[in-house]
Parts: sequence; structure tokens; C-alpha cells
Amino acid sequence: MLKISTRCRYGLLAMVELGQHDGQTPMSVQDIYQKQRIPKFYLQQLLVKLRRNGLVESVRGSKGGFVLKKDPKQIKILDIVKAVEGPVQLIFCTKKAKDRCCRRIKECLTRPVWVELHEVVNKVLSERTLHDLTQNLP
Amino acid sequence: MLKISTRCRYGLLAMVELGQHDGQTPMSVQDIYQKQRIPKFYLQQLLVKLRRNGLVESVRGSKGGFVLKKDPKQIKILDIVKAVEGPVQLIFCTKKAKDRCCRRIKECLTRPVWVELHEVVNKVLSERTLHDLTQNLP
DNA sequence: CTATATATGACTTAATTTGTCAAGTATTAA
DNA sequence: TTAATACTTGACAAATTAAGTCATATATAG
Ligand code: FES
Ligand code: FES
Repeated sequence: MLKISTRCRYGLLAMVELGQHDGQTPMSVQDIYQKQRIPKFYLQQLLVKLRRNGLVESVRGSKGGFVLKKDPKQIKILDIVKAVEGPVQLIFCTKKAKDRCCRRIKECLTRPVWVELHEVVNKVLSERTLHDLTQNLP
Repeated sequence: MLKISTRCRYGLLAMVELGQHDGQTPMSVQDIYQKQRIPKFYLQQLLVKLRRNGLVESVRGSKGGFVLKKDPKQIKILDIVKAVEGPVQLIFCTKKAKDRCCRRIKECLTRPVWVELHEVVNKVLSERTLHDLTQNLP
């Protein structure tokens, strides 16, 4: 059904929250939780993934928290999605993943739709940036 | 990760198979199985869904099977996807499904991306028809 | 030193996807 | 009429993935 996972929704909500914040002082998991009511421990996991993917920076200890590591204009939505749930891979029609497709790539008549879908999804996600969202611009 | 389910892949493969067939004599599950190696009982389930959604017709008894019910030009890929797995609903930000979104639709800054994604996916799937696939046309 | 916060990794639970099966019904052909 | 073929229905089981929790460790401000 292609539904958006909570990982994605929560991850993006957290990033938007950080983007709306002052950009100087770190925002703790608790802070984000109070704004968005995302399950705390789950949110923490997601933030760790965002950090490992270079999207946020963490400050440990008292008064610590998370800060965006880049300019929101440089953060594609696709980066965020990839960070929290791995590459956006709508199809698996490759030689390596034989079991995930019909195994007849060359003659496969269905493949083109899935490829097209894969492409438009990736296009939208990589054209939009975090900045677009926080500024309400097209 | 937004991956395409086997339901979708198998469903479309079956429809393409029926579309490639003569259009007169019914094609049995066994026939489709021999062409595509889709788990038989699973395939059967999918065909029933396709029938219930008016995309194929079934003929019972010996020499029975399935036939397309419409002109492939009138069958959108979206119809097939909807038939085998219900509506393509990338987001659930409605009043009824409060738990599936951030519950702050009006002020939600993340919603626009998901809506856009939802729209492009539905657009691609409803612009392409079964005929496009079997004819290798754009 | 203490309170606050993140780091890590294992773990549990719930939901969904994927696939199987048995018993029943309809149809054709011999 | 009978045997063989093939769809119908509904329930079920297994496998995978998503969603969420927790204990323990580490770091820092004050
Ligand atoms: S090549 Fe992937 S479904 Fe056919
Ligand atoms: S309204 Fe759906 S995520 Fe915010």
C-alpha cells in the first residue's frame, strides 16, 4: 500500500522541529517529545541514525541535545528518509536480488512502471529540502 | 522503505500475462503459473481480488480460467494495484485516522511533502494503462 | 559529586505480508 | 453419468518487518 512509515514521519517531524529551533542551543529528546509527542525512546533511535548520517550533531551531558549539522537548504528530504530507513528502493529487479523480481528483467513488461514510480518518488524526495518545509515555499 | 509488494508485482504480472494471451480462451491459474512461477495458491487469491474488482472474468469448470474483462486501454495500473491491495494511501492525515499522523494537520509542516508524494505516485499509476505495458509504448 | 543527556545494543510486541490448505461448486468431455 | 478439471471460499500458518522499550554505559555542566 506504499504507506509512509512512522520512522519517516517521526524523523521528518524531528528535523523540522530542529529546523524551527534557534540553531544555536541544542534541543534535547525531551524538548522534541514535548512538541511532537513522538515515543521518546523510539525518537532517540531515530536521532542516532540521523547523526550517523551526518544530518544532526549531538551534544552529550547536561544541557545537551541535538542541532542540525547543515544548512536546511542543503538537507534533502531524501537524505532524511534514507537516514532513518535506508535507501528508497521501490523495486529489486537486479541480478543480485533475484528473488525480489520476476527474474526476467530483459523481457519483463511490468518493470517499466515500477522503475518510473521509483524515479518520481526519488525525484520528489531529492528536490525538496528541509528549508522548503520550514519556510512554506513551493 | 516504500518497496513494491509481491501482491502488486504478481498482480500486474498476471494481468500482463492475460493481456498477452489471445483474449478469447480463458487462461487458468496453472497456465499463468507456468509462465511466471508465481506461487499458485497465492496467485489464485490475487485473481479472485481482481475479479471482485471487475478487472477479470472467471470461467469455472474444465477448460476454465480467467479472461480480461475490459480493453487493456481502459485498465489503469492503479486499478490493478487497488484491486490487490486496497487504496494507495501514502498518508493518513485525516480526522478519522488521528493516530496515523501528527494530529496537527493545519499547522503541520511535514504534511506537504507526503501529500506531494502521494499525488505523484497516484498520478503515475493512473496515467499508465495495461495497454502501455503490453505494447511497449511510452 | 550530581543531575542531565546522549550512546549502544539487545529485546519485545504488534502488525503486515506472504503463502498454504481443505472442502465445496461448476463445467466439460468421454 | 462420471471423471477430471478448475474456480470459490474462508480459515490458517509462517515469515518478515515495523514499532516501541529498556538497561547499562558514557559524557558534561554546574
Ligand atoms: S524484472 Fe522485476 S518484476 Fe520483472
Ligand atoms: S498532519 Fe500528518 S504528519 Fe502532520
